[in-house]
Amino acid sequence: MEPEPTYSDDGMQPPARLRALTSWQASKVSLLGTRMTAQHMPLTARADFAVLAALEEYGELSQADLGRRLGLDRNEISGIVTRLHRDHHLDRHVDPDNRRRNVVTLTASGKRYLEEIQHHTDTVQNELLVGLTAAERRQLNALLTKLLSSHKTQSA
Amino acid sequence: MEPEPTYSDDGMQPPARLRALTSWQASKVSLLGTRMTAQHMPLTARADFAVLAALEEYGELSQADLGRRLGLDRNEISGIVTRLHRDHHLDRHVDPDNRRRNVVTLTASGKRYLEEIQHHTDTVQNELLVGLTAAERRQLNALLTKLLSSHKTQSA
DNA sequence: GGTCAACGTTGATACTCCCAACATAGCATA
DNA sequence: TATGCTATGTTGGGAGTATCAACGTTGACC
Repeated sequence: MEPEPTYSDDGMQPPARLRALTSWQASKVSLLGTRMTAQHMPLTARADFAVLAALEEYGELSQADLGRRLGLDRNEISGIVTRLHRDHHLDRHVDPDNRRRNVVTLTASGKRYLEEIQHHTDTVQNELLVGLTAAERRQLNALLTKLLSSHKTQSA
Repeated sequence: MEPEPTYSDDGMQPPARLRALTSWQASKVSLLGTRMTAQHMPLTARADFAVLAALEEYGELSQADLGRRLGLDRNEISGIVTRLHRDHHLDRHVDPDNRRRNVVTLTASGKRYLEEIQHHTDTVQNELLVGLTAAERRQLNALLTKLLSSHKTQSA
């Protein structure tokens, strides 16, 4: 049922100048992940996941440390933490040793929420990598890790 | 000159749950590319680059075809084409064979603009991949290409 | 001729990132 | 002690991108 002329989908490739660009490829992969994620959970759950995962792995953290760990701006952390605190997924209290800091800790509810998001995340990850073998997935992860680590030292 | 306690930067890693996620890695690589790009040109030049590259490789295209080639929404293409046309980087005329379509073609000015952006883009690409060997860069490109091609067929 | 689909445009909404303030709080040195 | 600099958390504005919905125009199919 195509009233309009259809072109061969094989030829529907992006231009070579874009296919050669790592940053363009990365943005498209990221977008695919975003679209798949949106089908399983609200998009804000991705930011929640990052904060909850950091707290679960490293224990209590200040909001500034959370931002440095995750590469997110302070104002983003502020919003995410406020939302998670409202839903009782974490505790927030002023550090008595440094009263500028808000020390944030995971609650039992937050841990449950984290594992729930983890489950959906695993689904998305498998769907995203469906075309790659296990060895290729490891290679891809290693290469991206190496690329990112070569830039991690200089940006907050 | 650090009045505050400093933590070892080696330990400043994102949580393992994020490091394992391809979509998170991809978004961070994309963000790095965006930041580097912003230091060489206005960010809108990235969208311009995509449209100009498609026209240069495939010749005249309708706006809808441009959107399908580049994975961009029609309204985005509309804005980009309007901007490029305003700056005389492309011609836009109604297709006489199908008067719904706007056929877009590259001008000499547009070709020059494309090559100018290409130059900055090469710089960013090299800076982004500075930590990888030539073989690793080829591997990474091949893996991302394979990942993307396994999803290309089903989304516009 | 009527129905449906494609096209281009405009608008609204959401998410992310960046930058700039601001008030509070701690450190460092004079 | 007093001054200045930095860190922290919060709030707000702005830009770029993506999604969805409408609308009028145009073409194809029945």
